[in-house]
Amino acid sequence: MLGMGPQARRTEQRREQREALRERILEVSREIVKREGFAALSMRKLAEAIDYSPAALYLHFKSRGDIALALRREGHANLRDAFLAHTSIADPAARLNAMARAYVEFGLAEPETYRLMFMEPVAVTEASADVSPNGAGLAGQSGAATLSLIADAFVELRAANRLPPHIAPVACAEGLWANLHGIVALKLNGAALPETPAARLVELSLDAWFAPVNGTEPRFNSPDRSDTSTR
Amino acid sequence: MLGMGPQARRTEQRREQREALRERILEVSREIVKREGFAALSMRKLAEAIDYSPAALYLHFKSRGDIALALRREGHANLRDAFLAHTSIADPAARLNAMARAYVEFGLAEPETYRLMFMEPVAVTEASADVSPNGAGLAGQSGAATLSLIADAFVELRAANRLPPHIAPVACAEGLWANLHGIVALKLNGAALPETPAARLVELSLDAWFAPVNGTEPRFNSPDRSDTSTR
DNA sequence: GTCTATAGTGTGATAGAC
DNA sequence: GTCTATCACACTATAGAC
Repeated sequence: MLGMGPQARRTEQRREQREALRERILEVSREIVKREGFAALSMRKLAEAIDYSPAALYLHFKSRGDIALALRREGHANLRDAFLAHTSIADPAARLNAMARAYVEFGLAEPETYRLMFMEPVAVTEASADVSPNGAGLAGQSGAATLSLIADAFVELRAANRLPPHIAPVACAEGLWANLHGIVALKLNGAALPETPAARLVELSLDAWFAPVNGTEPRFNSPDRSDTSTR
Repeated sequence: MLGMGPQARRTEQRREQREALRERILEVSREIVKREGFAALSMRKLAEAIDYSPAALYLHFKSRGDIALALRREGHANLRDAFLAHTSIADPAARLNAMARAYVEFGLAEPETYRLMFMEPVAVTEASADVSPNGAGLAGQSGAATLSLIADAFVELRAANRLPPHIAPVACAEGLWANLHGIVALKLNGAALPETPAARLVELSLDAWFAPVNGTEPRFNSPDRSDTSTR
């Protein structure tokens, strides 16, 4: 970078400023969404928070939905990181247990981000989709990438003959995911599931999905397995 | 009604007209929501559809959220009816199977109504809540009423010693509900679960939750049990 | 080239004339 | 009971100042 002329240096500075502003926009957006939810993220409020005019935002993001997409991507990356923290667990069933707990923890820890990622109709993001026809698929791909980590574990289970051969591992992964998502989603909607705490529901679900895999007895009860932070 | 004076008759007519208009508003709203989703239900569009001014709507509903609440109640009543159609099944496990399938069918058949009922943040309805402090709980009560039908079956299972005694039936009910809700919710959000069809996920989940209850072998597979319309 | 200011259209909700 | 007119706010898109 030393042999760079003044002209190039100037454009380089510009690029950096541009990116700094974009990051700043995302930063404020992230905070607003985390606190008040995506519905409360208006371009005016956002512009005022970063001390620019509303129109300035559109130089960095095509639309409000485009900001949503960026935040979604961030969320998926964070969730994926939470999963990757457990990939070192050798036993696939134990790994799935850890990941499942991590998933629910993630959702309950950042409800509004989770809602934006998984509970908002796709149309919210749609507006930002490039002219390219696969614009809508991108958000889905992020989810699919983290899902594959779960599916991998089921593939291992099957390879170890701990899963019936006639069952698709990916179906198991999606089934478990749907189960976990249901727990988080109902919890997030307030009065829906007042009785049972989420951690207990996760225990029950994991028992239900893994009793035969573990091959052991403690079905519908796992007081000894629940020593994790999910409690 | 024969001994009614002209005065009373007139107010009676008024009341009927009032109710007819309210029903008409709900009718059109129901249709719009069913076709385009609640987000597409604007007071202006609605007013034009019933040939009244927007302000007229506020004589019958306190707010847009109040209409949402009414539609939610309708939906919960319909779901409950779908459940009640299976209460005659004597075996609690079989009954739960039928209800579970009915639940997912309901959600997939009317996605937008389901979304309004279970996937919309409570705030949407909140605006209409009476001054009474339990306003927010009402929508939840409808859900709780149908949930109790599921819980009842688990109570029966337990009474028949087909459920471990240390497990709360209501927790099971909520766990199963969360599982089913997850399946529907992920399916409704489009690209989320492209691989496995919903019916297969329901099969897997029911297997997972009921394998020990049924006490039989066909765990993680039930090709013989899937002859229902859910397929 | 970058951003401000503004125009134009939409929304929910309300006040006041009739 | 119904309407017109209006408020306050959201969004997009763009003309024109710097």
